[in-house]
Amino acid sequence: MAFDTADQATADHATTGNIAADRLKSIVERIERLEEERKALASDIKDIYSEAKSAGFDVKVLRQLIRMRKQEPAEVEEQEMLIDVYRRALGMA
Amino acid sequence: MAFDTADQATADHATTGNIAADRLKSIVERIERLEEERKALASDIKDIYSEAKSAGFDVKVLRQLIRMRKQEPAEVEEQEMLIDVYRRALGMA
Amino acid sequence: MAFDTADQATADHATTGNIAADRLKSIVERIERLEEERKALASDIKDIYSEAKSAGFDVKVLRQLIRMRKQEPAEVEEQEMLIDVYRRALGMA
Amino acid sequence: MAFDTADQATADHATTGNIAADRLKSIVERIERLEEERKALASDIKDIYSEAKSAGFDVKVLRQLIRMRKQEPAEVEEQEMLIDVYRRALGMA
DNA sequence: CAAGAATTATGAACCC
DNA sequence: GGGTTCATAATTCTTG
Repeated sequence: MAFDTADQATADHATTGNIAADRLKSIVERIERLEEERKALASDIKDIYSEAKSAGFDVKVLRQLIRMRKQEPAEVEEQEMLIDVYRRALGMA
Repeated sequence: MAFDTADQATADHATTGNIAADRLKSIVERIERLEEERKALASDIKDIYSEAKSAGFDVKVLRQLIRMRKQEPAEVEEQEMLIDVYRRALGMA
Repeated sequence: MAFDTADQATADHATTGNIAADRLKSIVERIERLEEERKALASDIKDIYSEAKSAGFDVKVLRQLIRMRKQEPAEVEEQEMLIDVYRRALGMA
Repeated sequence: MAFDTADQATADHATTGNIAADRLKSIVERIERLEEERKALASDIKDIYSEAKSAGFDVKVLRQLIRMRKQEPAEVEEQEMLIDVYRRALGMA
């Protein structure tokens, strides 16, 4: 460590420094590992969308559908109603 | 179009419709399952950041650190690609 | 809610509705106008890239060059920020 | 220039080099200028969305509306129909 | 037209 | 809790 000479360093300083460095290393490694897994899952999801496309489904619509399923039905209803209101306000059929 | 909506559909159409509907269900369910897992991982990552914060680390720095570790290989690659393509653009290979 | 849809609305409601509808129209029209201009600019940029290609330049290199000219200041800034925040994280200021 | 010694260089090489360099410079500058303008417009658009939000409009719905106005009505119809079909296939009301 | 990059939009997190 | 920045998702555009 840069600020400790061998004989002047207290046990405490050395220990604290090492502990912090080890802790940091552990944190970074765990996060990076989980991010790898996340990335793998994202890739799997992408593959399924490709499969869906090949099977003739409209991917854009599929995404919208899945987004809707995450929302409360009331929320979906509310948004659809609002779109409608705005459309009429602009004279869009 | 992936499936049929007419209720007067012939047996063939209906069958096709069912097959497509089953396929769609399968696709949606698999995607939703993977997204759940993704969400769980995101939550785990968040927990580690919280832990890091409690341990006295600066979360913003940590994030940037991890981002930079990710980018470094990409940047090296990018530079090499650029040099390569410059050569070609200048007719040096 | 921004405006009213009931056709039995009182004069007040109706007025509010009209005002809101006019406001909405104004907003939408202004946004669409600006988006048109944006699109025109994008088209102009595309033309210049075509011209560059015709003149024998490698468009991919060109794009990367321009990207890098944009990023450089941001990167410098980012580095400075990181150093700064590291200092704080390490209790050096 | 790296590959020309002063006395061996032909006038042609030098000229070609200058012309190319000037041309490149012109191209880069024009593109960067147009991109600046584009950026300014993007900022203006953002401001209008802010204004809309302050006026009580739902920005997300507003964006969707503007997206729809860019499409052909038939296309909009088609997508809405498709969503509906998928929803029913999944038993979503 | 399919793959991949780049832009844009949405959603989450943090600070005030 | 509101608003602003940051991170992720999604669409659009480009290129092979």
